[in-house]
Amino acid sequence: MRVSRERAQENREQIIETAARLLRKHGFDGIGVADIMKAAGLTHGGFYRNFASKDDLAVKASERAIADTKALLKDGLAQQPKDPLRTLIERYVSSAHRDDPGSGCILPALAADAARRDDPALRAVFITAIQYYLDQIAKLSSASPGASGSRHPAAILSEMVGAVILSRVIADAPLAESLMAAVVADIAGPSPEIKSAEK
Amino acid sequence: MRVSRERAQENREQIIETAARLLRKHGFDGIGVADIMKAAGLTHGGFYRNFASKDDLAVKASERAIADTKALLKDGLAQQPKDPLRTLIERYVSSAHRDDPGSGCILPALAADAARRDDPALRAVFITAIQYYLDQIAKLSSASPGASGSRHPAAILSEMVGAVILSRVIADAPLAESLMAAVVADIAGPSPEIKSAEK
DNA sequence: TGTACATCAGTGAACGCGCGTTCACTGATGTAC
DNA sequence: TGTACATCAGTGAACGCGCGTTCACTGATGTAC
Repeated sequence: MRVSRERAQENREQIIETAARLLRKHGFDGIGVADIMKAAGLTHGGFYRNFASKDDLAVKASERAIADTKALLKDGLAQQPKDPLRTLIERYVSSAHRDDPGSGCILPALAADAARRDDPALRAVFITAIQYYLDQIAKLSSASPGASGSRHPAAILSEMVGAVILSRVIADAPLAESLMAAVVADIAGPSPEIKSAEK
Repeated sequence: MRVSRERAQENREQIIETAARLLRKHGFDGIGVADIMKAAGLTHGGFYRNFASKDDLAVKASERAIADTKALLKDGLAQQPKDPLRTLIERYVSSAHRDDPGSGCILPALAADAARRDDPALRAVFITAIQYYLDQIAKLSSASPGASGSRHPAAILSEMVGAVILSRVIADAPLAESLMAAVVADIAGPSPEIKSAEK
């Protein structure tokens, strides 16, 4: 059952994309090679023609997840050109992000898992992601009229990542909503609606 | 090889204490029942006389981890009575905590793992831990002269937890040190030494 | 207090299952002429 | 352009291992008299 080179490349991309989603959702140890292949529409036997090991796929899937997130962030900011830091925070610290780790940021989804692995290649991917966010936050907060212009990007990123992780373990309890609201207000200042109501 | 009731109780405590350490270090899926029992000085066969399942142990070990952390925090604050919020932050966001998850807070160590499990008992333990920290931060920040008196406790906790997770995945790169320093300064204000040097 | 016996904490082997990985095989694709 | 053959992407069965869990057994402990 040989397949055209073009199709083979599509299959490979499909595996990586599927893995990027399922690994973020279930964790590195929470989903198996066979299940990933099945979700990608293939059988597990062909896996090792594409990847050296599951760990190898984990690295490539993490890179893909970051690339997807960058694209998503870019689109999101383009749609809401003013107060971009607020836009970022409101999208990042949200129940939508909390409830869909599979298509969210890798940092709350997998950083704790990655920290336990002795895999320099994987760590490097995460460090790249952190650097990217720090750069973005630095740019956006200097361009934003909000309250966090003077805060260090590392403080803001830590707060964002921590808020998503905590809201996920709290799940749908009201505590999660109030926690997220507090964090959004803390970073971006009171919402514009409230602000204007105060005037 | 029966053992006295007293000794049996000690063994049970030893299993829980060992599990609390190893689960925080390796994650819920990163360490097995046999290894935990071995580290506790027992064989794995006797495990199910003490616990209904590995998940059951995970709940009890998480509770123990929280109790240990509370005691540690209490002692730490008692030794440094002034500016207790700074004391908390400096101990929490530190390379010592980063490098020793086994005896640290369960939130950065296991919250992401717990969020993936469909185990209400386990989630409840984590929610209790979060509530505890929020209460403590509220108390300490109102008693502190630092810069974060007006910030919501949820914002401060998110930032603390996120900072430890990120510093762990960065590991020993300089980026981890600067991230932690930025977070400590963000929450507790510039360090007193720097402050006094400015005068 | 001493003796006989029942209890049961812990042992070590075993079970069943799922996982990462390997491999012989298939048959459509790509290439050489 | 057409034909013959080599290639190789994907298949499905199998392997080996580790894991959570079970179980028959041991022998010191706890209890009944």
